[in-house]
Amino acid sequence: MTRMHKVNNLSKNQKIIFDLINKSPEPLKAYTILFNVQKKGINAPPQVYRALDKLVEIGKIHKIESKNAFVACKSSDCEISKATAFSICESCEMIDEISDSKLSKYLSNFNHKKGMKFKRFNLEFFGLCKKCK
Amino acid sequence: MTRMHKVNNLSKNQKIIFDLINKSPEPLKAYTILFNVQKKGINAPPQVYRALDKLVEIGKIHKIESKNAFVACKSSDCEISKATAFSICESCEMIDEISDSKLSKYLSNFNHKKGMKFKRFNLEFFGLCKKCK
DNA sequence: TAACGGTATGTAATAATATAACGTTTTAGA
DNA sequence: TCTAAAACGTTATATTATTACATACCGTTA
Ligand SMILES: [Zn+2]
Ligand SMILES: [Zn+2]
Ligand SMILES: [Zn+2]
Ligand SMILES: [Zn+2]
Repeated sequence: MTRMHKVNNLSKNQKIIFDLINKSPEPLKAYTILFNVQKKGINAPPQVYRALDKLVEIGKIHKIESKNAFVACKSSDCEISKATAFSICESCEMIDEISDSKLSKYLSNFNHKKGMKFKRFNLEFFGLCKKCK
Repeated sequence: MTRMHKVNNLSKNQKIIFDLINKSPEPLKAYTILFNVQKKGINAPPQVYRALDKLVEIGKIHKIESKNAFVACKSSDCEISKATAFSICESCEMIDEISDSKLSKYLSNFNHKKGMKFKRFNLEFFGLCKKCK
């Protein structure tokens, strides 16, 4: 079998899957990804989920929890996914990553009364986008 | 078949499922709920999911998106689930609904630069609870 | 009271999402 | 070159959620 090396710190499967997500205008679901990479030799769910897990871990993509879908990170300062916020249109499903340093700071400094120290948060806003309004 | 009436505006199945969630100290998953209500004549997934959908819609319960699990609403002013926030312990999975009017106000008034008007948000904080710290 | 429409129910089948388990290969360093 | 960690390939299975359709109930109002 042919030799493979990492590009940009991503392994072969990670890169294939990241590229697909990164060039998609909309969030992609795991099985949509699977169907789209089968021509590249990725045949089974675990291959997709492993790459997704890793890409989420290193902050190259984010999971939209309410949709079970994945988007590429657009904000360069988001290497670790510890403070994520998204706006989601309930009509056209358009999703936009919110990078607002004030919001991020406000939430990162938020302390729960019950003595819990937060390491990470995820915020999802829902509404109608400009087009759908 | 026997007569059934609504109690507290909840239908029979809705009440059975709400009571189970409400008395649970931890978030419950749909199939855990299903297994626990089979003795009460609820036999199939759609019966559970329909009740869950309705209970979420009227704000009696909330879905923890990152866990696919459901908790009863603890804050009385949360009739419609349009502004939800939770703290989630990554070790023991304990989940706590955050009712903080300042936080809620701050986020409800947050406006996206790209002209989107938000109707609803969900915020999930992750960390270690007092016990697990 | 009878008819109507909206809501809820029961049931079977299936779709969609995600993980377990196991062996092999590749990679990055010591 | 040796080794351990990471990544890979594959099969099977677990978990979460929906479709589809027929039936029953409930409140309103003709
Ligand atoms: Zn990001
Ligand atoms: Zn839209
Ligand atoms: Zn609530
Ligand atoms: Zn804990």
